[in-house]
Formats: sequence, C-alpha cells, structure tokens
Amino acid sequence: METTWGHQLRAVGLRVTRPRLSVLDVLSTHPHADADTVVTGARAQHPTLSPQTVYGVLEALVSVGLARRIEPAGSPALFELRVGDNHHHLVCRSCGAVADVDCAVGAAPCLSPSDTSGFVVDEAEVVFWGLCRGCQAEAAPESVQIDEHEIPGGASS
Amino acid sequence: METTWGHQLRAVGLRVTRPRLSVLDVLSTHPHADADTVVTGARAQHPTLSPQTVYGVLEALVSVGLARRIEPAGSPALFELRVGDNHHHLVCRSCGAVADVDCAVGAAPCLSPSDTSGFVVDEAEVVFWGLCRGCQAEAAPESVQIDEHEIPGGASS
DNA sequence: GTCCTTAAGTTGACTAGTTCAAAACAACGG
DNA sequence: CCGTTGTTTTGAACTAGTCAACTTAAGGAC
Repeated sequence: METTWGHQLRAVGLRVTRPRLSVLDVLSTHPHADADTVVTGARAQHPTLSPQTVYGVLEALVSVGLARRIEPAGSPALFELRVGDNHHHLVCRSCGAVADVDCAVGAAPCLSPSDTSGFVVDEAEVVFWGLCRGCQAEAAPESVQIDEHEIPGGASS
Repeated sequence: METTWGHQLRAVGLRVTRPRLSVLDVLSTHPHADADTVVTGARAQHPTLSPQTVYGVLEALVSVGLARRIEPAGSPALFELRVGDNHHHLVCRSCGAVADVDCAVGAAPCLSPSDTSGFVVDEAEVVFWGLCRGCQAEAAPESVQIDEHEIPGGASS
C-alpha cells in the first residue's frame, strides 16, 4: 500500500529508498510531526535510521514539493504532506498541538497588505494562536466538558 | 530624553536599570532587532553587558507587554517595541529584512477561520513572505532601479 | 543478472540560539 | 543609610539543526 510513495518519489526524480518511504509513512500518520517524531516513528520500520538522514530526507521532500515545512514560534520545525493548497494553521499556546484550517475567505484576503514597503509578496502565512480543546479543559476544569477528540500533535519535544 | 523609558518601566512595576534602558534604546532605533543585534547595540552604552542579561531583559519586557517577540521561520527571534496594535510583518526571503504592515482589512479578516477544530483563537499572526526592494534588484539586476530606502533589518546573523 | 555511476545514507563533529542555576550586585522603599 | 528583593553576572548546559568525509545502494547500461 505504501508503494504509492515510490511512484511519487520517482515522479519528482528522487530515488526510492527505505528512509524516504519510512519518513513519508510517518508523515502520513502524523500530519504535523517534528524531526524527532519522524525519527522515532520511522525507526519502527528502520531501527538504525539516524537523525541526520531524516533531516536530509525531509529537506529533499520539501525541496521537491512533496512536503512542507512550518515553524511556529517556540516549536521545532514541523513537516506536513498537505501541499499545494492554501491552508493555514491553528497552534495551541499550551501544548503545541497543530490543526489545519482552510483559508477562511477563499482566495487570499490578507494577501494584499495595504503598504508593502517595496516588498514583492509571494505568500501570506497565517498562524492562529489559541488553546486546543484539551488545554481549555485544563485551564478551566470546572466548567468545560472534556471532549476526547483532540489531536496530540507532534510539537512537544 | 530616554528617561521616558524609566517611567514606562516603573509604570509596569519593573526596576529601572542600565541594561534595560540600553536595550530599550537599541530597540527604539532597530525596530526588529534580534538578540545579538541588541547585545552589540547596547554595548555602546554598557560595554560589559552579557548576552544572558539581554535575554533576561528582553523576556522581562515581553512579559510585561513593553516589547513583542516575533519568530519568522529561519530567523532568530526578533523584538519590537510596537505593541498593542494589530500589525503584521513583511519578511524578505533573501536577506531577512522585516517591515511592519497594518492589518489590511481593518479589524481582523483572517481572525475567523472557517473551522476552528475546537480551538479558542486569541490571535491571528500574519507573515507576508517575499523579496525586499534591495533583493529584487539583486535577483534581476538589469531591469530594476536600485532604490536606497530599504531597511537592513536585524535578522542576518 | 552484473557493473558502474552517482545519488543517498551514515557517522561524527560542530554551530547558533537559547535557557538554566548559583552567586554577586544594586534599585528603591523605609 | 540599610535591608530586601528583584536584576545582573558568570558559566555551564541544552536543543535543534548543519557540515563534511566516507560508505552504501538505487537504478540505468550492458
């Protein structure tokens, strides 16, 4: 079932290797994983995998557009396979959990700042900061129902 | 003229010290300075100042709301004194220069993501990525007039 | 199937940026 | 002027990530 990754890799001119397949597999099950989470996860299939290799794989995937790197303040870099669409992120201030958000107003509302100061803008990145459901419950335990649907997220190192 | 900083510090319950005044002074002239820039700049007034002290001062200023910390991907943390308004940033992909942008559409257009996944959002942070005027000139030297109004920025370590 | 080229993985040292902890110092209220 | 306590200093440590030399193996050619 993971041979799909092989095709994707070949399609962009990358060789199909075990570290790459493992990393892609981990990313598909951990949508916002940091490098350390990827290393740990990928070792299930490839126990001798080194962090440096994972950094190399992640960089390769990002450079060909198979993966995207995000760096919320205070977290290590996170990687996701959802690329090519215009989506943004919700980040929990407390636990670092990350969730995807489609750009609310369609095209790109914030994409046109009033005064660009001479910059040529090619991307508007939006990060919504707040508290995830689980951390809301911790913050106000008496009045909030605890809902067990939250994403643990990969950003707690 | 910098005694104003003294009042500001006292108003938020912080003691007035030389490192703090120096750091505030540097931040007022370098609107988006990283820690290293602050250390270097503040040493003009206080040559023995250590980086650790600057980190402490910056954290104190941020925690009382006199300064704000931003962390564009790929740059060390930057600090600015412009707080309390809803403004965003333009970041140059090439040189790391940072410029302020007022939120284009008034209140907060992106502040309401369509699906918050259970998060309670308290801030929408927008980063516009692009090329500053100077780096546009470097990228296409033949057809761009070089305009010497650009901000060097403090993000190139 | 085997060989060869070259991309990719491995190993290990190393850096930047930041944080932590204990001891010395100094702001400012009394 | 003195004492309390918040700040600074000093120095070490830590995390995330990078760099470079060497080894391995992917995949095209034969």
